[in-house]
Amino acid sequence: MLTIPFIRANSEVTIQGLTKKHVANATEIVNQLLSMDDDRKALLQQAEALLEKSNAAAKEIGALMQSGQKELAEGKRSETAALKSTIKEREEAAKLAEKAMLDLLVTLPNLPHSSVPQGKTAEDNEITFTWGTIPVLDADAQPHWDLIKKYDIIDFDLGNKITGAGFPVYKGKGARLQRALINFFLDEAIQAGYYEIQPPILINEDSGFGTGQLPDKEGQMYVTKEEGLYLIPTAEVPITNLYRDVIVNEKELPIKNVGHTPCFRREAGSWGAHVRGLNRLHQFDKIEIVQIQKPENSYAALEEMSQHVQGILQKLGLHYRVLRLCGGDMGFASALTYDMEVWSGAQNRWLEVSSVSNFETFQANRLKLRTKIDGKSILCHTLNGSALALPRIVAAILENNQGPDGIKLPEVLVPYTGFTHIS
RNA sequence: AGAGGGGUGUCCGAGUGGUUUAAGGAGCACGCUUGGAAAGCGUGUGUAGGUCUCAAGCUUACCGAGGGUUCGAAUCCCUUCCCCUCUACCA
Repeated sequence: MLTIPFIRANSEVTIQGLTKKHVANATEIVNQLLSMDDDRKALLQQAEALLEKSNAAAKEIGALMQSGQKELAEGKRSETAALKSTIKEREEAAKLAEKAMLDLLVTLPNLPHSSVPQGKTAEDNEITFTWGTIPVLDADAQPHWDLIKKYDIIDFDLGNKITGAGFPVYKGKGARLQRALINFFLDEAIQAGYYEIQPPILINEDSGFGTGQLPDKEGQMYVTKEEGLYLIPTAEVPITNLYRDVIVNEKELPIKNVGHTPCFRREAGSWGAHVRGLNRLHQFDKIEIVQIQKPENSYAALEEMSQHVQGILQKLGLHYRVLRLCGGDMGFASALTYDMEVWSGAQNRWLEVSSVSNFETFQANRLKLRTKIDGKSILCHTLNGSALALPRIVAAILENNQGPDGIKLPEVLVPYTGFTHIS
């Protein structure tokens, strides 16, 4: 969430930023927001002036009662009783004005960093780096949805039976490969200085608000009926919300956390080849890295996180590229996002496997996550990234490494799997 | 899940309707004292909003959260969350 003082001091920058993110009528919205804030302040001042009067009167009555001057006290009492309804009315009006302003404010996305390219769709993203080469496969190379059947390692039919579409069952070497990847990714993160967290995978409404899933994006999350708890779409939500309503000691920054969780996404919508097999699931596993940084260090941290993810992809030997997302393709809360895409040999297309973002103060403002520098409390910067999401990595490994003697696993995974081939 | 007891500042802890402007203690910071330290003494010590060019000052709210009663609520009432003890259940 943007802050009103920022918008007030930088209204032109705000309008430009919102426009880059394709918010319609940015100018009108900013003006409306500022005038709503003026209303709020005016009502608040009225209410507080009356409150001050009434507080003073109450104190006087107290003193009169103590010294036994009952009649004077009675007189005062009826006087200030009359104030009550006006105070209540003004307070309510101020509260309503604040709510109206906040309701509008929370709908605004974060402003993009100056390096974010103009553009509307994925076509407009900027390719900043490419590593490796397209793997050379036999003419009869199969897509992963055929390979998983051939080797009987991931079963969608069983998932359909016990749950529904998009909930695969991993079996045998498929299950062991999952476990190997999870441990490998966690170990890599720990080696890079991250602290491991195992959070709950159900979260409450306040947490959903803190990282920006709520309001508005409820539809993308599963909810429990009785308690109204949400199944997390990513470990970013619980791990970042650990720091909700916290003033972090400056000495503790940066904070670097990593966690593995299952992730749940309703993703109601499209069908077809692009969402076939492991390409898009309702439940999948992901290792997420989260950083909390001082503002001046957050962009260096973003680069570091990007390098971390790339290092893993290189160890796995996967041909990948890095995209700098354009204004229209970026997430709601992000100021700058890099997507990592790996080449899928049999589908002949790029698959997004990681997204690393700097949210600057956007989440921190919602979370009330601050630190104190020189006695002043300021909002921290939050960042996160997938390091990495499993299903599409599995898809790429299966497709790119297939051969006559089965699927050859990357060397780096063998200590984790205990086998070299899936055959 | 049932019965009972709790939730107060950085921490401990007092406080059952009005000098509580949240006592007292500890911690922390600064100063005095000292050869230096400890002790001692003194001062300060939260968050958010408003007013203000800035600061100071003034002011409003905050005693788990939300609402209510009252001229006045940490204190009384209602709802809710969390913790502890016992019982039940369970991995």
